[in-house]
Amino acid sequence: MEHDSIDLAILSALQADGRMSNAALAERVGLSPSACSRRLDNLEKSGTIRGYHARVSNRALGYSLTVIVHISLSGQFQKTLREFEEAIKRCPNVLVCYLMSGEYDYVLRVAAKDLADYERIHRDWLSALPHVVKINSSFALREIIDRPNVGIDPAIV
Amino acid sequence: MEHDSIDLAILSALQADGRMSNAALAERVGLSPSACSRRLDNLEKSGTIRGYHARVSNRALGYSLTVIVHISLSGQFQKTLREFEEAIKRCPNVLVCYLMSGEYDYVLRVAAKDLADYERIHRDWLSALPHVVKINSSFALREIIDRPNVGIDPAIV
DNA sequence: CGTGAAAGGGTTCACTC
DNA sequence: GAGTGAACCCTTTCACG
Repeated sequence: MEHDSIDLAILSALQADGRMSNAALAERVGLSPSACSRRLDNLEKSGTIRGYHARVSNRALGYSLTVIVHISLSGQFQKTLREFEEAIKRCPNVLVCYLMSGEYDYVLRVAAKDLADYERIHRDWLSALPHVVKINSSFALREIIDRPNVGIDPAIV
Repeated sequence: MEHDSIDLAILSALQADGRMSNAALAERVGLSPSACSRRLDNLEKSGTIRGYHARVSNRALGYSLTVIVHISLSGQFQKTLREFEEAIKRCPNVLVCYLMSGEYDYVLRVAAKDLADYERIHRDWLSALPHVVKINSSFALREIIDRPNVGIDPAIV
């Protein structure tokens, strides 16, 4: 799907404030409410907008530990990967998981309340995942950047 | 701040649907609209809810490449870290950046349109960051999980 | 894509328990 | 803290130009 500068302006505005009303959005991007609503519909239906979410502070919920985990599996057969992926999706503490090229097979970002909590997650979840042969944990000391999307160039907005 | 089960239910609902109206939310968690609105106010003011955002598909905007980058600096002096961090915050393609314990100093998640785009980012941004002595790029083959927050246990909701 | 109007809901009080 | 009721404002969604 192609996006013109008005679409990008809509996306940018909704990225900044996901609860903005259609009327406010329309005014912001210089469109009538009806036209804006039609564009928004398209952006949602085409999958460009994947959803709207409150951003909850992990820290406020007690999750102050971020761990980057590298995992290797015993082989890269389709079946092996599939079984591993189905299992890991069930762990609520795994925020991000990517299948990677290179030395390790998967990179995870895990949220834990504290070290004891991470030990539990490591024992009950990560170690229990099928086909795992190597787990490497690195702890985050500080969060420098955490944004959900590539910033849309304000110049076009 | 303490959170009871109703607070958690509110957070969970708003995490799933950030555009839910206060009226719908109130019904969902079994509260009157006014009581629900008061709680929501507190959650926002206390920083438990950090904001509401549309989740835009990076892929739909042309960012189909995810790269995990490990970076080492020449020393870990306060000044070195600070200068590096200030510089990296200006790169719009860096979605996530953590200061880490262990072998590497920083872990980044970078979004690029394609390999050529990543080469540009690597050359113009990453290599140009101050104090960098080692850059290690790994490319994501597939996204398995990508959620913004720890799932709130549906049992309490 | 814009306009206009109708219809329906949502938010926010003050007040009460 | 929570519920009720009502006023007011706003939003969405048409059909039409």
